[in-house]
Amino acid sequence: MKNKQDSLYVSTLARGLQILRAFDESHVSLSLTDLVARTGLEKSAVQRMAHTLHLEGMLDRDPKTRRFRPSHAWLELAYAYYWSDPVIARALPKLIEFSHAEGETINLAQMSGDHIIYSLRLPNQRIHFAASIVGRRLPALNTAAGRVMLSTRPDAEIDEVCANWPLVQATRKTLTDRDEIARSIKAARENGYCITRDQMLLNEISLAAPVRGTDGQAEAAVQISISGVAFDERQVLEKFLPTLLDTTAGILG
Amino acid sequence: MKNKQDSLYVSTLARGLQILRAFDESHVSLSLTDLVARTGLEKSAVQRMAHTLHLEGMLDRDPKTRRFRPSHAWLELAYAYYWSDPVIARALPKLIEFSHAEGETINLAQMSGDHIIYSLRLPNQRIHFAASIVGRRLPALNTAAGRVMLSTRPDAEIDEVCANWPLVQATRKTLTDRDEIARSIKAARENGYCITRDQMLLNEISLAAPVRGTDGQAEAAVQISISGVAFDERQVLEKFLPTLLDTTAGILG
DNA sequence: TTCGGAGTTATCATTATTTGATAACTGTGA
DNA sequence: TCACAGTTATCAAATAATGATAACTCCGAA
Repeated sequence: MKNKQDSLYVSTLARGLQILRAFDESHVSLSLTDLVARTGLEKSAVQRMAHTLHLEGMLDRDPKTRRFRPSHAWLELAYAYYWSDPVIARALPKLIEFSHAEGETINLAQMSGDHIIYSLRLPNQRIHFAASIVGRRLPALNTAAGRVMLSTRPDAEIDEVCANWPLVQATRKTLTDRDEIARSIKAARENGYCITRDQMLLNEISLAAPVRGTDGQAEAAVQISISGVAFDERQVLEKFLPTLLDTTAGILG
Repeated sequence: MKNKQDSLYVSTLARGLQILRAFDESHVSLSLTDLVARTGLEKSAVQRMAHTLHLEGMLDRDPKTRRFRPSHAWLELAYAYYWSDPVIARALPKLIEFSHAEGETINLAQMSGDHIIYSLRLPNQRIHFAASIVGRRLPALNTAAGRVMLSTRPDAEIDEVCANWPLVQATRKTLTDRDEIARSIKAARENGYCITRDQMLLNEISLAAPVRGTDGQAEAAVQISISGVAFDERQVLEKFLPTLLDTTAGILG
């Protein structure tokens, strides 16, 4: 980040990006002084960067409160992303079919460093907001989708990431024993799927299967969220696993 | 863009943004020389900006071809946008209900300058890719959603934008007569909805109704796309208008 | 295998641009 | 009415970006 001696690194641009990244789910609108606090930049720098981003259409500004907000341009960037990632176009029609068949919430997840990111979401019943919108990141080891994608990698790599990648304790039942997670990943390799319960949210069952690239490694995972009140894990497998595997197999084409 | 005498304008940041905006649906990956051609920047500037954006995680780079691509960070920005816009959270559960009830493709659209932008999409059957993903922009005057949002504005403004805003001729049946569009908008005000056919795509019927803010002006529009092969306009109104109006009314809460 | 050339990476002197400090302004609540 | 927190404007100093150019890589053709 703080790359010194890199003569090609343009720190002014990096500072501007810091402003954009200051916005997140708990910082939905920020004043100049908020931005100063969140970025650690000079007051003058923040003033200039925010002003420029506003003129360039990247930030909206409430004329009353003078606070900045993400603009529609942020969605246009997502649009460009969707076109650029070939997995998306291949997966989307299959996900729609799947969603239609099951009437449950279907997601496409991808690896993004040591997290997964949800890149497509088809919400089908009332779940909480964060679980309905794309772009959410979660630690890969905490999630069924992350584990099933890791399961397509060599053993050595699995042990390595299980030892080092971040974990969060999202619920009191979240699994944080790294050895057990490693075992869960290796079991996923045998099974071709991964199922979890109560990991990010209580009473949520999550079932995921990998979308394999030509080299056999996972490019993505299709994941389905089911209420743990209505079903137990065995029922979920019986009811949803076959269509899930059909879906992921179909995406390979 | 070419801002002179604005001492707060940081042109270096603006140049970096130009790199990001060079990517779109027909430019999904770009080499350095592509970027030079598309942005008109100096070769050296492009080299530095792209390098910085790569280090900052905003661009991925294919190690083989050396081409740049949008990164997952672009979806994270969309995530932040979704949290920041209060209409989204209010509309989403209602859209899910609506989508569930009708089994058709439902969208939330918002005004963005003289275009509309789709901010939520619940695709429910196979439609073309561009119509399934968020962030797409279309000239407001060409669309049912745009017209119905404009219909909540004063007459003077409607006449003004009808005279000046951009139009595209997307199909041979696209309406390009500006007076007729103005009449269509005023009719939408009387009706509380707008219906179009063959405007952006042949055999597509589009029905939209406004989501009104406290001042009565539209904050957004809910729009539904229906096959013009299976239904005619009268049938569409009969079948979908009541639930559409329920949906938009419900979002006001 | 060598060669040519397009495209990418690296270097550097020059100075235009950004910088950060500070002053002036604005509006809101006491 | 005042005080103050937050926002906007100004400016001299020099850092950090610039653009020209050179060196390097890689790929395909001969």
